[in-house]
Amino acid sequence: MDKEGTPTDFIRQIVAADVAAGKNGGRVQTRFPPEPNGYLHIGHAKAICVDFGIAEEFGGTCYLRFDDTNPTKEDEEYVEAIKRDVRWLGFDWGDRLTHASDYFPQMYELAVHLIRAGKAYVDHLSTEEIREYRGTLTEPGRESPYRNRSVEENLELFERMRRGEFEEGECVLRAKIDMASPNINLRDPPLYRIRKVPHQRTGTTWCIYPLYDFAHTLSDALEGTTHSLCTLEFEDHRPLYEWFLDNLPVPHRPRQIEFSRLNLMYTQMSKRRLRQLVEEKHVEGWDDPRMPTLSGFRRRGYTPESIRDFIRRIGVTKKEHMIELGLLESCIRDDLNVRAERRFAVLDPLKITIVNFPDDEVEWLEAANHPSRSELGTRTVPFSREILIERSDFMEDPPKQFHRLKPGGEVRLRYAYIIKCEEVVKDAAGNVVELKCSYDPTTRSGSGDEGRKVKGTIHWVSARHAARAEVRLYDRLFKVPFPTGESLEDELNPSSLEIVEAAVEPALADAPPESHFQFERNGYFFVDPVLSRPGKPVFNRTVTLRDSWAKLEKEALSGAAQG
RNA sequence: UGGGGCGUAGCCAAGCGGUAAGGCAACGGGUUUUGAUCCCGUCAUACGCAGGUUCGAAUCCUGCCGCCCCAGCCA
Repeated sequence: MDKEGTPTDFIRQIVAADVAAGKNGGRVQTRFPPEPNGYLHIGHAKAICVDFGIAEEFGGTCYLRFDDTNPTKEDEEYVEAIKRDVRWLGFDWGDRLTHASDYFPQMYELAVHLIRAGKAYVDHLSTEEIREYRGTLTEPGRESPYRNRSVEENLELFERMRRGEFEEGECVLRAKIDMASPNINLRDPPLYRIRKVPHQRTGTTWCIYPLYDFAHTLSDALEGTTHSLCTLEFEDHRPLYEWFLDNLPVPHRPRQIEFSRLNLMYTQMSKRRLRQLVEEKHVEGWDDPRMPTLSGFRRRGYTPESIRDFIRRIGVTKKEHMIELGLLESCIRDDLNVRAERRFAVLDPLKITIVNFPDDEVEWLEAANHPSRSELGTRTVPFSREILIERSDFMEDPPKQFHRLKPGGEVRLRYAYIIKCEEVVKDAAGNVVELKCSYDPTTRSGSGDEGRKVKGTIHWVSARHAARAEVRLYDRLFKVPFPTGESLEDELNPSSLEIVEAAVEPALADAPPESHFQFERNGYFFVDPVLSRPGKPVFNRTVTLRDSWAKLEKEALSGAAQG
C-alpha cells in the first residue's frame, strides 16, 4: 500500500513491470470470467476488484466474459444476476461483454490445427479407462492404444464427433503431450467432449464442447487478454496454458497469474453449498441477507463502497488466508457511520409513565439527523406522558458500572429530559411491566440550561406516536468459525434471524426502500426492498454498533458471580 | 512417497541486503446528550526451524518442519 492507499501488491508489480518493458505494446487487458451456474459471492468480489481494478489503474480494459462451455450446468438465469452484481459493485464492462461460446468456431479450427500437427487425437477409451490410464500422483500414466492414430483418421473422427455421429462418452479429443509428466494436467488432457444438450446461446449448433483448459486459454488469447488473473488452484494448469500458447497460432500471448481466493470465517463460499442452502430452504433465497452472495449483502444493507474497501484492505497475495468477520464489519460501519441518518427505534419496549407530565400534552423536540453532519438537518420527535424505552436499559439490580436506569436512579432521555425512576411495576409473575418516572422540566435538551449531567443517555419513543415496524435482526449464518458445509444441522446458527416488532419514531413509518439508518445505540438498518410495503417498511439489521458495554457487562457479571 | 505453491503479531499485510509500514482486533487514556463516532497512546530484539554467506539477512544459499492444491469427459 502506498501513501495514497493504492494497493501495490505483487500482481500490480508484475503488470507495472510488463508495461514498463513495453510488453503487449504497453496495453493492459484483463477479464472476469464467471461461469453462469450460480450467484456471485463475496469471493467473486475479490476477483472482480482485482480484474477490473487493475485494468482501470493501468488505463486498460476488462472484459466480462461468461465461461459457458458446459451446457449441462449453466443457465441464462444467472447471467442477468451476475451482470447486475458486477454493475452494483461499481464496475463497467462497456461493450466488452463476451462469452466463451463466441469463440467456439475458432476453437474448433484450432483443435483441427493441433490434430494436423500431430498434437491431438481422438480417444475411444471410456471415462473409467482414461482414469486408469492416467496413473496416479506418484506413478506415471500409460498411453492410450488410440494415441497413435494417423492425422487423417483423427481429422475424420473429430469431424464425425462434431457431426454427432458418436454418443456422449464414446470418445473425446485429447492433446498429445506426455503421459509420464509429473504434472497430471499434462498427461494428454481431454480438450473436447460430446454433449448432446442444447446450449443456452448456440442452441444445437454444437454437440462437442471444449473443456476448461482449452476454452479458457483460447478465449484469453483470442480476445487479447494480456494478464489472465485467477486463483491458486489453477497454478498447476499454467504449464498447459502455456503449452497451448506455444503450439497454436494465436494472435496474443496472455500471461496467467494466480492469487489466493478469499476465505471468510463463519462463512461458506462453495457454490454447491450455497445452492444447497437455497434449495433446502435454510435461507429464503440467493439474496437472503444472511447469504454471502453479493445480492445477499446488498439486501442486508452493505454498500458496494464498503465491500470494495474490504477487498482493498485484505490485499492480494498467494498466501491462503482466513479473514475475520470483524474486518468486514468494520468496513461497513465506517461507511454507514458517515452516511446513515440517525433515528430512534425501540426493539424490545418497556413502558414508562412520566407521572408529572400532563396526560394531554405533546412536546415536539428537535433531534439531529447526524451527530457531525449538520447539513443533514434535523427532525422532530414527539414527547408525551407515556414513552417506551429499551427493556435492556433498565436493571433492577445492576452492577456498579451500569449507568442507565435503575430504581431511584436517573438517566437522560436523548434530546429530551432527565427522568428518575420512582416506581417499578411488576406483574403477578414478578416481571417488570412498567416504570413510573418523574421528569425534571428544567433539563430539556437545547434549552441552554440543561441542568445536571447524568452518566447515561438512552433513546426512547412516545408510546402514543410510535409506529410499529417489522425489524429483522440478522446474525451470522454459521455458528462455527470454519464451516465445512457437510453437516448443516450442526453448523448453522439457529438464531441467525430474529424477527421483532419494534416501536419506531413516526419519521420512520414511510422510510423508502433501500435507505440506510442508524437506530441509535442499536445498529445500522436497511429498508428491505423486497418485503417492505408503502407505509410498512421492514428493516434489516446490517450490522450492530460496536458495543464496549457488552464486554464490560460480561466482566461485571462474571466478577459479581465470583465475588 | 510425484508435481505445484505458501509460512512476517490473534486476523490480514508491507518489506525486494542497511537494522520490522499500515489496517482489523486487543489494551490504556481523552472528548462525547449514541457505552457509537472521533482523538491520543501501547501492542514482533522479531520474520516456521536449523545451519551457512556477509561488516550487516525477514530479504541470498543449504537442509529440515508445517500447511494448501492436483489423479472430472467440472470450472
